Amino acid sequence: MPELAEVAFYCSQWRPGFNRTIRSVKLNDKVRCFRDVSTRQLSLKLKGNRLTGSRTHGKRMLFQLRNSTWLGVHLGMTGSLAFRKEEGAIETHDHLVLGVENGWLVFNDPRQFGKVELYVSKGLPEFWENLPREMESAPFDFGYFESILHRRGRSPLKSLLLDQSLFPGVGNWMADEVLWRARVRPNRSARSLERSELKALFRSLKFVCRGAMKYIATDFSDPPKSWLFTHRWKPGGRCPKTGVELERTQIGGRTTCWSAEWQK
DNA sequence: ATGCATGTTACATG
DNA sequence: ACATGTAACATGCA
Repeated sequence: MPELAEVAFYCSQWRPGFNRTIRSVKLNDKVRCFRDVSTRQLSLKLKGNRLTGSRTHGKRMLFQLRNSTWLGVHLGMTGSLAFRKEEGAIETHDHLVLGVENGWLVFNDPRQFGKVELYVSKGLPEFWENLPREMESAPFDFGYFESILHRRGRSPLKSLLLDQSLFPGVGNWMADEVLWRARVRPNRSARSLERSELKALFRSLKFVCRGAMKYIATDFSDPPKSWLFTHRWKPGGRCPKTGVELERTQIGGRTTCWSAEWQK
């Protein structure tokens, strides 16, 4: 489920536990989410420590703790973070549970495609400084966007938008939403775009990012009915612009939803 | 039972 | 070397 804005939402869910001592660390080390970390070292570094801050970049999350400790979290397809107040509120697939004095900070992930990582460094871990430009940032301007599409001109736009090294945070629904709003078909190649379509795509990308953050990142509410978002998975779902039934195709191995009359 | 799912990556193929 | 496609990961749901 989690893309740019969902990740930002889940990241904020651990805030009630900030600046509280982590009294207990419970984790299920059988689970694939810990494939790139030593669970022993993870427990050692977290227990008695405190979360002091957090940030996101695309679909990545990074939590800062005292003593040069950083906790990386990726939610994969079905991961989520929650703060649980009630005692004994532990649920199935709660793979990491941090006990603080006012509740439990939980990482839950049924399909286990998500990942927990540990970094030890005085400042931000080095990899974090070298992440690609964020779509919401000023350096991600039209010139930069154009250069990406030029470099990967042969690739279908849908696949291109899903590339995390270029569009960090875009997932399946956001890619479809961006293309739909720009009125461009998802199977078009980057090099086939007219200049006006290129502009429309860029504007649409910025719009969808901003809107997603506004609606979803704050309280997980759905975007308005005027978006493709609420219609795309419904059987027989209709295009909010034309009222015509939406199309489904596989592109780059992912189910893609689009509107035939609307997107050229 | 079958097929599919808002993600990533290793491997295969051209 | 490069670009794109596919299978695999593990579980739940229709």
